[in-house]
Amino acid sequence: MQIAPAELEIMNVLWEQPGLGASEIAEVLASDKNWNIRTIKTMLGRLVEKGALETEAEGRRYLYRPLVKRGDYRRKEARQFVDRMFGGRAAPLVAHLADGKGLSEEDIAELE
Amino acid sequence: MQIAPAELEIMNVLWEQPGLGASEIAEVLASDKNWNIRTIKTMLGRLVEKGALETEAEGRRYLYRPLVKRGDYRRKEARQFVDRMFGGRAAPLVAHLADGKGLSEEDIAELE
DNA sequence: ATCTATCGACTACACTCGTAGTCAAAAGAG
DNA sequence: CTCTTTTGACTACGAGTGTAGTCGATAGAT
Repeated sequence: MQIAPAELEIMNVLWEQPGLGASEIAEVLASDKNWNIRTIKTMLGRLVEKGALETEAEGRRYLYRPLVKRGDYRRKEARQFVDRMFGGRAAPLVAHLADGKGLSEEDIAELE
Repeated sequence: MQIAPAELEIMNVLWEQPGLGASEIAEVLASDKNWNIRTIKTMLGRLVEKGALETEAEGRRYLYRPLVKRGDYRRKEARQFVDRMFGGRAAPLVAHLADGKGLSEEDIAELE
């Protein structure tokens, strides 16, 4: 199951705070995204269709919560990315990241 | 400039062997992809449009070669990916990879 | 000289994605 | 009770993508 970039923003909000309604999600996102509430609703609908979210009716609205675990999704995407871009070899990726800004001293320390 | 997944397969071939013609690329890909030659040509056309490839006429056909460097593209994509999926923190990504199959002992050794 | 295989150019078409409009029902304002 | 706001459902629509067909020119086969 395939989550588009913009949809991922929504997922991120719900992974942090599961069980929000559409307009609450809109509020959270309002700070850095400039999305119309309708846009958000469309994406919520698509995510439910895709099986990434489930809904629970609360009065006349829905509360949304993730069906996919963040960690699982990240793991899957990371593998896929490494396969597509680096032929499955993770080392060059890490090298690229280390080489730029991605990995700081402490990150490296943390990994050992 | 934005290279789609299927297009990337083509780029990979040309990064390995710059200066192939469409049907030669098709031959290289034939082993693991099952693409019609027309599909490949469409993607070549799009890549040229996008400025990812340049062509050199050779007789009545074209030879294709990358205008983007593989390393540059990988670097850009890696950053973008880390930003989207991990909020810019590379460490969790590396952890995910290490945790699964992506990073072997030797990879880790290599990084030190 | 003619037929055929191949090449690039252009066209097609369904599907996804980002972005949002319309509509009908319902909840709250007055 | 009537008006406005809010909500979910459905619809729209252009750009990008994956996949390939059609067409006209040409190079090679006979």
